[in-house]
Amino acid sequence: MKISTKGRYALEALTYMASLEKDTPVNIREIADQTGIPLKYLEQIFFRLRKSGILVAKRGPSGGFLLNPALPQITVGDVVRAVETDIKPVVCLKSREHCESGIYDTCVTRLLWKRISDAVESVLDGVTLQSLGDAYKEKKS
Amino acid sequence: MKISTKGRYALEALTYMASLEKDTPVNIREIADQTGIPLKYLEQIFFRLRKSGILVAKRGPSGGFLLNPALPQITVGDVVRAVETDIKPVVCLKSREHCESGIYDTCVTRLLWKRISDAVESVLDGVTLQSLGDAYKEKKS
DNA sequence: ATAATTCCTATTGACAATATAGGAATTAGG
DNA sequence: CCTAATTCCTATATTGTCAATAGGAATTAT
Repeated sequence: MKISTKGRYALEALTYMASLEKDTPVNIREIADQTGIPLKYLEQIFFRLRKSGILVAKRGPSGGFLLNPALPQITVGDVVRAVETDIKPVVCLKSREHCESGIYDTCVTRLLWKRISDAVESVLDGVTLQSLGDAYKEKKS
Repeated sequence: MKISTKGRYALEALTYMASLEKDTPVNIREIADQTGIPLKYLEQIFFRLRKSGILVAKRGPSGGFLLNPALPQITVGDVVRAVETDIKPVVCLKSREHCESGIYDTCVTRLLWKRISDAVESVLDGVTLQSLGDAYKEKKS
């Protein structure tokens, strides 16, 4: 029951960005240095975050990334879903076809996994990046 | 964010056992056959479940395993904790020493993981094997 | 033009989860 | 007592996914 480093890294990097409250692009190298996340790995993560619309990129000198200003209410759930390949605790929650045992209709444990999955997503969806960034600023000051 | 097969297998096997409501030992081979879990793998899982007191074993011919009759209220949380090596979504929830980043005190994302972990465990601890066994019996009839 | 940056994919490396194997210990029943 | 059935326990192999590295293409400010 582990959160992948992709999810952790994404959130730590974005929390840092949110705390800056900048409206000009932030250099990814600066973020990597400040957070200790491997640069090239962070590039991959930001690539996904941009494709999913959470980040906006600007290339070339003095380029960088910016939290999408059109989406002021990005949640942790948005972020984790963008970078994590599988957010469900068991594959059979994705669809009937993913059930590996052929007893989909009489499976009682799946209902339990569903409750867990719902509980997790409800926490994830209830926290915004903004609030994390604010808390981070608060703690550093 | 995956539940390991150890956790799933353990729960499926025990649900099956609970549904039988037997007070004589159940052969592990029967359970493996009925659930499709690899026999030798299930042996390992049951080994842990016995060590943690959830199961009672009887060796020799007509031996087998029995849900510990002294513990009528075993929860899913008990089971998962017995077989899963790591139930926490990030290691830094275990103790300060497990923090990998050296910013334990100002880490804001850890508080989020904590909320998720608590939400998960609260579901796990709120469901008994008995209730799963009953639901299973119900569905099969 | 050049240098700084993001973009994108491929590949490698490391590690934990999964599964298999084999024999030791125990015990019921003849 | 002997045998066969079972759990007990540890070691090892296998697999798969995650994590990380690498390298060059595309873009753009100066």
